[in-house]
Amino acid sequence: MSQETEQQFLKSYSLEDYERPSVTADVAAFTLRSKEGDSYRKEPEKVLSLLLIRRGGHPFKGMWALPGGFLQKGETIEQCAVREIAEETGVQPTAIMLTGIYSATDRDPRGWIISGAFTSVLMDPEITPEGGDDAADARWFDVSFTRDEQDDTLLKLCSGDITLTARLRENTGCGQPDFRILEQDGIAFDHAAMIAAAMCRLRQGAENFSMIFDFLPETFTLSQMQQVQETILNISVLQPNFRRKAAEYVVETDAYTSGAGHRPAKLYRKK
Amino acid sequence: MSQETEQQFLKSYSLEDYERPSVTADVAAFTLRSKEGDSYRKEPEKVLSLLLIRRGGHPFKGMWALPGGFLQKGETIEQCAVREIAEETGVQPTAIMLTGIYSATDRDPRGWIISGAFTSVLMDPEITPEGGDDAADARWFDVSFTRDEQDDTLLKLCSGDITLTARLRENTGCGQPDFRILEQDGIAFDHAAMIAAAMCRLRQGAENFSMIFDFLPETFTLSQMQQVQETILNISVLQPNFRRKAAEYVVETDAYTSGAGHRPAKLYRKK
DNA sequence: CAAATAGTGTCTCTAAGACAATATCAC
DNA sequence: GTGATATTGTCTTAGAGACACTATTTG
Repeated sequence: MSQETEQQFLKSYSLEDYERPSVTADVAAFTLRSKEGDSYRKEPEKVLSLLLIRRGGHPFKGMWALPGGFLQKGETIEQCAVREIAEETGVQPTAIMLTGIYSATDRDPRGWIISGAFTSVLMDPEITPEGGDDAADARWFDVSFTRDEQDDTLLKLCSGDITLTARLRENTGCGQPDFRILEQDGIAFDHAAMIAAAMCRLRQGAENFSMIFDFLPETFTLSQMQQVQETILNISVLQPNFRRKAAEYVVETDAYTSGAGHRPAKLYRKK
Repeated sequence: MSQETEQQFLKSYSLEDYERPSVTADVAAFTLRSKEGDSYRKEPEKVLSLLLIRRGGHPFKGMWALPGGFLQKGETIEQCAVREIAEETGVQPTAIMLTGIYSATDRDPRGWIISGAFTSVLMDPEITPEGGDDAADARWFDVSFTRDEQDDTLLKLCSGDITLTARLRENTGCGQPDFRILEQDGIAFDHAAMIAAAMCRLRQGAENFSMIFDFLPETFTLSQMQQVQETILNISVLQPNFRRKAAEYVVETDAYTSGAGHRPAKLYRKK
C-alpha cells in the first residue's frame, strides 16, 4: 500500500461505497422596485423585494419557496445558484454570496437533501415564470424584516393579497446570522430561516457599502445611492452626512443628470 | 397528478435517479498556545496556532491538510465538523462557524467531492493523533497571515522545522472573504484558500469581540482578553483604551486573581 | 525597594449627527 | 417665482488613540 502510486490509488478508489446526500442551491434574490409616484416630479420611493415561487408539487404544495434546484455534475454550487436564478428570471444576478448550509436531517421529507443558501441581487428583472412541474407561479414579495418586543425577528412578505409571515429567533452564535423558525405561515421548508439570514447579510452589505453598488447602474447619483441604503436598512439619514461617508467609495464622472425637473446631479462611479 | 396526495407522492419519489456528490466538512481549528516565558514572572506570550494533519494516503500524500471527513447520514454538516475535530483532538470546539463551500469540479482527484469549510476554536487541546490510514501525523502550526506589497495575501504555517506557505489573491467580491491560490508549498487540496478565509473570519470575530470569549475560560481578566485580541489581530493596543471598549461586552465578578507576583486583577465574565 | 501588572483620568483628534444656507434645474 | 433636488459649510457630540499617573502584589 505504501508503495502504491497515485495513479494506482485513484484507479482503485471508489466513492460509490459511501451513501451520499443530494445537494441543492436555494437563492434569496433581492431587487428594488419603484412604488408609483405620488407627486408629478418626485423621485419614486423604492421597496425591497424578494423572489418567491409557488410550489406546484409535493411537498409543501401551494406554499412559497425560494428558487433553487439540484446541483449538477460539472458545475460549482455558485454556478448552480446563478443558473437557477437565470432560468427563473432570464437575468444574471449582479451579486451572489453564500449565506449558509442547511443540513438538518428532517428538513426535506423527500429524503437526505442538504442545501447551500445564497443571497443575490438582481437589477430590474422581468419575472419569467416557468410553466414546469414544480413552479406554478413566481412573484416579487415586498419584504418587512423587524424585531418584536422579545427581540424575536419578524419576517413579513407581501405580494398583492398574499401575505406570508414567520417569527424566528436568532441564534446567538459567533458571528454569522443563524435563525430558528418559531412559527411560520405559507413558507415552504426551512426557507424562512434562509430568508432571515439573507436579510442580515444584505443589511450588513448595505451598511458597509459592499453591496450597495449591486443595486445601481454603472453611473449613479449620490441620492440614488442613499436611497438604496435607506431602503435596505429601513432607516433615513441626513443627506449631507451620507455624502460625506459615501465619498470614499465613489469617484465622480464629468456627466450630470438632466431633464428631471430640478437641479442636475453629478454622476458617480464605484471606486 | 394534481389529485395525488403527499403520501403517494413521497412513496413514488426517488432521489436515486440523480447523480449526487460526496460531501465533506473541513475544519480550520485554531487555538492560542503559550510561548516559553523569558522572565520569571512575566505573562507568557501567545501564538495563534492551527491544527493540520499530514496525509498518509493518496492524493496529496505527505502534504498537510485540514482535519475533515465525509458527511454521514443522520448528522448535520456542523455535527460532522465537530465530530471530526473531536476524533482528532478529543476536545469539543468552543465555537464552530461556516466559512464557505468549496465545490470546484477539479478540486479533488478522487472525484466529485464538495466541501463545507468551517472555522473553529479549541481551548487548551491535547492533540491525539490517530493511527489510521489517512492521518499519519497531527500537529499545531503557528500562523502568520499578512499582505505583501502587491496586496496579495501571504500565509505561513510553522511547526518546528516544517514550514508551509501559500500566496493567495483575495476575490474582491461582496463581503465574504474568498481567496484564489496563486502558489503554495506543502498544503493539500484547496485548503490554503480555506485557511485564508478562516483567518479573515477569525480576525473579524476578534475585532468585533464576538469570538474573543471562545478563547477564554469562564472568568478572565481584561488583560487576558486584550492578549487574545492582540494575538489574533497581530496588533498592539494601549491598555486603557482596550478596557474602555471591552467594558461593554463583560460584567465584573467579585473575584480576583492572586499569587501572580503583582497586583491582583478583577475577574470578568462574558455579558 | 524592584519588577511586574492593574487601573484611572484626561487631552487631543477624528468621525458622525444635526442643521442652516445656497445652487440650479423644469415649468 | 415655485417646487423639487443638489451641494457646501459648520456646529456639536461621541468615540478612539495617546499618554501621564497611581495602585497593589510577590520576592
